[in-house]
Amino acid sequence: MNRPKSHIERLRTSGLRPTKQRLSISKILFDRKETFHFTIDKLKKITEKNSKKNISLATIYNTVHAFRKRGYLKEISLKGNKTYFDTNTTNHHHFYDEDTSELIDIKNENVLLSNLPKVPSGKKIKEIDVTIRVASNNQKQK
Amino acid sequence: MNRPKSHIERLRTSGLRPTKQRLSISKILFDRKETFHFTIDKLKKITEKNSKKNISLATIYNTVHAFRKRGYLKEISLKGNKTYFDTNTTNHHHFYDEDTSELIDIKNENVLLSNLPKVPSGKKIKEIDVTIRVASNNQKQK
DNA sequence: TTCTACTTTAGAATCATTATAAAGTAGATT
DNA sequence: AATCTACTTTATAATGATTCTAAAGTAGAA
Repeated sequence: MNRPKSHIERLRTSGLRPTKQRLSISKILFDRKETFHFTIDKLKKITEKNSKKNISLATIYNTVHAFRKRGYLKEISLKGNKTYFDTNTTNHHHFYDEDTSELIDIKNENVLLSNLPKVPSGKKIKEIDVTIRVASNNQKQK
Repeated sequence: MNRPKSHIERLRTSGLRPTKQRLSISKILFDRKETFHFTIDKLKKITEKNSKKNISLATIYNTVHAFRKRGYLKEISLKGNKTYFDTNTTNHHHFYDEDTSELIDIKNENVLLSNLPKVPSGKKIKEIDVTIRVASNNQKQK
């Protein structure tokens, strides 16, 4: 039975002191029922709405990357320049909606991969990413 | 029987006049037996070795994107900030070697996907990207 | 309360990519 | 072959995301 981690515990285990700014970020990210997909930009905007005194961009980057290194966040592979993060750190995959730029989780067991070729010699599989890009039909190409 | 496209033909159909610079880029990309995976940076370096007079970065970007829009190149989804392109435009997938930053093609028929969930309503699948990240065991994390 | 190492922050630096506008060129027309 | 015009190339500036820096601030142990 996994008790949910406290924000302080999550920060400590990420090698970070629990400061006001970091607690605020941790709450935004993890006090949720649903998986949260976000870009740094989106997270910044939320912090701005959350309080009068802004958290600097540098602190947001630092905190998010400390969580990622510790495995509390997953970075997502996507075409283009934006980096996405995901609070769902289990093995799973994504729909990427090109119309809205939103990600939707796909459970791991809803993608069966078979017939995979052998990996290059001396190498081990670190992760398999499956991204299913979807869009409406009436869609202009970039 | 598909006759290989001439460089001039490829440029014309991409809406580009065949200039010295563009022909040079087209030759680097398509006069190959094997699939070519590259970043803009890598392509720039090759053009620099190929001749004394350099091709400007802007021309390289423009030409590559014209080829991509026309479907002669495929853009590849990867974690991180670098954008990769691929001269193999058929449906296929990739190993990504984290040690060397190299891509290796996986034939489409070597990845069988099943049990896929239904796509969000009103949306159509545009593409499925499968990336298998591999590395040696003794691997430091970023 | 003090002290020190860790933090926050604004702004600078960096890196990839795109935009700009002046000088050059392809190729159709004379 | 000379001319003309739209398309190109190029250096450089602009942009956007991310990382770095160094000065001012703070957590938490002593």
